Amino acid sequence: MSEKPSNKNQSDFIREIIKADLSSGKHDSSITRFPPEPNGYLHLGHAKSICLNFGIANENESTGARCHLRFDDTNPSKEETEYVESIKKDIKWLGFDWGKHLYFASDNFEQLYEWAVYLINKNIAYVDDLNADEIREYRGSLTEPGKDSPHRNRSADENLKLFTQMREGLFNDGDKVLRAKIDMSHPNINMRDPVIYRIIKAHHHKTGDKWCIYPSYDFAHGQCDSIESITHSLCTLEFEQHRPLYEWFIDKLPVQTKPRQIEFSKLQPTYTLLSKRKLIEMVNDNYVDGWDDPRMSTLSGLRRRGFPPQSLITFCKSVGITKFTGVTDIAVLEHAVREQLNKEALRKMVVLDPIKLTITNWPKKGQVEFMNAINNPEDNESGKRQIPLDGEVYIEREDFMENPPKKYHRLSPGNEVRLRYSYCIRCDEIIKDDDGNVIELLCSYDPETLGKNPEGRKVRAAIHWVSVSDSIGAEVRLYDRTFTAEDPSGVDDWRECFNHEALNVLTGCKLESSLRDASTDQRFQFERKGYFCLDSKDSSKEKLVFNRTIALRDTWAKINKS
RNA sequence: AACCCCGUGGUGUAAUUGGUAACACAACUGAUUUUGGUUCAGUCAUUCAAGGUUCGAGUCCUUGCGGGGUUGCCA
Repeated sequence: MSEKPSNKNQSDFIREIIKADLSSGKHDSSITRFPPEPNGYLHLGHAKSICLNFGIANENESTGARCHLRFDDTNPSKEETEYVESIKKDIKWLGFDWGKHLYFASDNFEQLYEWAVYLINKNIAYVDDLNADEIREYRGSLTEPGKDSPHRNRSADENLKLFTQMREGLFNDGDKVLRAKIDMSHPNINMRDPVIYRIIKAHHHKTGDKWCIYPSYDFAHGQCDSIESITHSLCTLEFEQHRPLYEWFIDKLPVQTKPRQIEFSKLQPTYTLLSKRKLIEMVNDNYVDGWDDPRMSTLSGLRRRGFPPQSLITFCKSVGITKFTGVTDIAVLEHAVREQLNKEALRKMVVLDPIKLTITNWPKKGQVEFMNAINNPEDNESGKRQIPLDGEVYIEREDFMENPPKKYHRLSPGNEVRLRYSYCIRCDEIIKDDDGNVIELLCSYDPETLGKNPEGRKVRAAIHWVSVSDSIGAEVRLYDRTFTAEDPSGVDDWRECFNHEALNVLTGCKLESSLRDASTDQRFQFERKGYFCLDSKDSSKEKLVFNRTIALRDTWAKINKS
């Protein structure tokens, strides 16, 4: 049905390197991997990495390229199965497929342990009794070299004995660690005898209680890459200074293939938070409804909000891959979403904030006339539908103004507008309640204006409407940007710039009745208002709930503001 | 301050690898429009700075300036 997402003819420095490696014969094909840690939900930033790694595999499919999904589960104290499942779901939703290549770093614990023993026997790894604070002290600082641990020169035999005892559980968390013996005065701090195994007596989601020692990221990642024959290990910039260590292990260990690590810059969209820690806080502190709240930058949140997966792929493509750490205007994403939705969304008429309008010269009360409405002007296949008009309708409260400003084209006393797909009407009278609020408009229609413009005068606006008799009620949730600061990560506490108006729940909305049969996989444009979808969690036959994915561009709002 | 990385319109990416600075978003004009949507046309940078190499430099060299990363038994 749909073809595999890939960015053919896209180029960036990583794709250039891979292309060169293929044409030089260094590799017959590329094998990449997406390596999430199962300790949280995937977000927009992960989408960039997914599009890169899986995209490269799809683009080079003819050479046998593939992309693995590998869960980096080396720290049992933070990881859970719930996250594994959500991560798989999100990748599939984006349209990517790891086939049979699903792996866990924990699959390799035995091999990694053997390699640790190998380093001990080579006398380039040792068990250290220093505690975490002492190790930090001994490491030195950015400007000063570190100094050797007093336990650095234990014999291989003693190290082996202690490491075995670590595995057997004879020590407590933090009592001992295994460290690589490299150089305590190395200018790169990662090379100052990094910890490669630590004791963590916690239940692991895959291996249960089999292990109480776990390899660190540095000791596990590159070796897992090698075990899986990964050719290009793509990661973000903060791992750049880990590369010498990555290569040190690959060099010292009897591994069969030598993967190459290449770093690229993280995605940093404006008005968006992508820090896993802060996203967890938003959930735990009940600022949002959960990981899939439509205000979240998680893929599950964006999905529930109504973002089409293709729009995220388009977005990632336009962002590109470089080593430059810049910010991406969230408007680029919003544009990709509108572009996609404009093509596929079915048009509907929905009045979000209704006010009643009666056509006083309608021939007979209750007489119904059907209007032809286009389902999607961007897609001829989508056809037309019939909408009843019977003289009593709801229109949008903001489409009427008693005292309109200069360039206001909509309804006002004595002024004429078109009811979309229907007749032109003129406002003759306003009915107000005791507090002076407008509660009803009395208008007259011109029977000569169906399908043609009136002669001798210009009607400048067409407004949407729903017949009172044809309307159904629903709750509509209006979403806006989640943060008020352009860079929420630069604010001391994200709570200070959390946009409390990012969710606006409207309850008395009036929808055209065809929306009764809406399904969760459909996307709609509520004409002149924005793109909407059914809320996958809270909507039911009895109580319809729609989410606004994104508003339509609104030139009038801009004019009005200035 | 030590080490590493990066500097091309307002923003993000391109530039056949030394040969006319291109694309997208944003913004602003204007046209079209029964969605103030869509669409269409137009405006908006001599590539951080200064030197150098060259017939020719965004691309190569030097120095300076600016931004980011790094001092977890996280990944």
